[in-house]
Amino acid sequence: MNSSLLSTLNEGQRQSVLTTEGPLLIIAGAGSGKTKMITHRIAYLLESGVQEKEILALTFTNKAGNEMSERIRSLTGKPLKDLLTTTFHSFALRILKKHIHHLGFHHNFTIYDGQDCTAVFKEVLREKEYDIASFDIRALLAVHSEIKTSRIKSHPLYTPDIASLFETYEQHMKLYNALDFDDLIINTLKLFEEFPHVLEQVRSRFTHIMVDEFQDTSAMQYRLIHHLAQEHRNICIVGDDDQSIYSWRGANYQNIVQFETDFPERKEIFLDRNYRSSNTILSAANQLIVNNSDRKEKTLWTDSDNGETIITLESEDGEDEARTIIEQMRSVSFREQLGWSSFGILVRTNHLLPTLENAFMLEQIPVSVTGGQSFFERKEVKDLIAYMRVFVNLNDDIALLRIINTPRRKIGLATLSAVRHIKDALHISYWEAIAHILEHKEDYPSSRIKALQQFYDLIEEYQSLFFQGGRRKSKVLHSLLERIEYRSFLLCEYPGNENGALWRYSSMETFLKLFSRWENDPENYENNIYEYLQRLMLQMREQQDKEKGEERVSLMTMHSAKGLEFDTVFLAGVEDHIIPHRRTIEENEKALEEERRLFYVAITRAKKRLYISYAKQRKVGSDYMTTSPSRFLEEISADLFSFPTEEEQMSTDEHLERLSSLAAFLESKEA
DNA sequence: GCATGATTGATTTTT
DNA sequence: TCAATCATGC
Repeated sequence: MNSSLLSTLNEGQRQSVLTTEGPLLIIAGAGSGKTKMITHRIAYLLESGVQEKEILALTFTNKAGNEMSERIRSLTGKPLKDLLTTTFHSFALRILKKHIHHLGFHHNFTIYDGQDCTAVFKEVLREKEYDIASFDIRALLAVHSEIKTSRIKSHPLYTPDIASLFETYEQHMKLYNALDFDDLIINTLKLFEEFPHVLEQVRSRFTHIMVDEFQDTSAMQYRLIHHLAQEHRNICIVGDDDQSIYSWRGANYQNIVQFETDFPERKEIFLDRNYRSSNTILSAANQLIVNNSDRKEKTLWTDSDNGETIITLESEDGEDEARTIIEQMRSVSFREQLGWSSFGILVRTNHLLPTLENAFMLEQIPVSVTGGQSFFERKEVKDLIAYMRVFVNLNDDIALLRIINTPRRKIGLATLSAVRHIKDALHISYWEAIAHILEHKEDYPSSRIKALQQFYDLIEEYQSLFFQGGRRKSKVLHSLLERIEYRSFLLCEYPGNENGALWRYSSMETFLKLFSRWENDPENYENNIYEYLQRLMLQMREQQDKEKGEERVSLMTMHSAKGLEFDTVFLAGVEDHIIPHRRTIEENEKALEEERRLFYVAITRAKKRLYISYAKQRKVGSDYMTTSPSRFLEEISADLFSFPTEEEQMSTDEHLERLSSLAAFLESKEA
């Protein structure tokens, strides 16, 4: 590395880069130049003679991993084909593909996402003749996840009855040759702990390990890297306990404490200088986060000017909020000559996204939405993926259930329950049960046989075409779509909305284009269709590459904004019961602290301007609910705020008072 | 009896 | 916006 590159780093960053041997703990506050430090550190490792393939850099999302290797590539000017920057789950996938046969799975396993797992559990309930509606399936799956990853030992919801249901659930998963996200980590750990030669093989390859976003790793993920690093001890973890926002998913920032115990000889570096935000924004963030009790004490500082005050926007309801934000954004964009990509809008929950997105579309402002429903989660795209999944694994019951009557082919509830009956009795998959029925035609009405036979033949025919298709599988899928007349099916499904149906069809075509691009990329010639599907399942929710060239406003959840920054940030829906979310208010102080960290993350995304917006009422289902501004706003001193009208300077208290008197007035008017 | 169409209800955050 | 439940038509 030439010295001019090193000289762009501050002292903490430089120490982080130069400390290449032995354990290293870096606490990197928001906006402290963390990514720059990490990329420089890896470039420096390479320059010091460490081989590409000996470095393992674990990131939080696949996208972050790709960006990181891209940046290191441009820093070093090398292709870096063997440098592994990846997520824990993708890393686990690589190991399982090679070694999972030790655990009784086939290497072509299917990965199930949350939706698939819900469907599996519903199948179990159905099989055992429970009333599905009386179960809170999401909650039960969450508890089961906590149990099986040893985060808890017991739970009031996890009665012996429920536990036995989940035993059946796991049996089904095995029958389907399917793994959920937890299984990826659990099974890799199992391999490491029960098959020493597997661990040895992986351990000897990676001599230098880095973990980014360490505050959001789970205890099991930590064990994974602990196994890899405990011998050579060249492990560098980078995190910020104040930005831990995934504890509900098993993230455990106590891992930092565990690391300190496991690696007592570690060096520690604090990056506490913030380069991102104005002094005003940083002060607000600092004032907010000191209210958390459970944290490493630290205060970020900056050389920046105060800059502009934080502006609060008050609207009547969600739609009015969208209009207000657009109005403000237009005026800032015009005044400061900023392109649309300088703006980010962050919300707490996914369902706040569509209202905003629609308003932007109406105003013809280009917007790119992350989170919420991703492209790959669109119903019709999932249908097409389900066909692929069935071709690849006929025992994938969940995918088969999805397409068995899509498009409609007269296999309804009654026919399905006949199949189910056979399946449950013989402990086989749906596909095998259908085959069984077709071998005993005489026991069933001919109409039923006809529908099932047509489906069976269709799948068999296209499955063999699919595998004969070589690298032209996308063509086979295209002809499948024509054969099953998916287009006219969509037109029937959305009567009177021809454009909507065609739009949906076009997203299938887009998917096919993406898939065909993958097939024809020489880089993937070694990868087979199984790997494509496995990777796809891990990347479903991630933002696909935006078309270059066009400036877009970014619209996303606060969670997916982690690691990003914008010149101007709008926080929308900053109301009590949204942030902090009502579920967390009911829970406990710890949950509330996580909400506060989330709000902290949101605030610290802003460089120059921060707008905080709330509405007086919000639509819940079909009617409106009166709301009040987030309690977190009271933790930030009023002199950092101003209001767009600026007719009068109000403190937050006065503002709240005015709000409630207005609400009372409106109520009396309605009465 | 069975598939399909219409209505209703409810939604934290994601690898 | 999506899925589960209830009503309708073949």
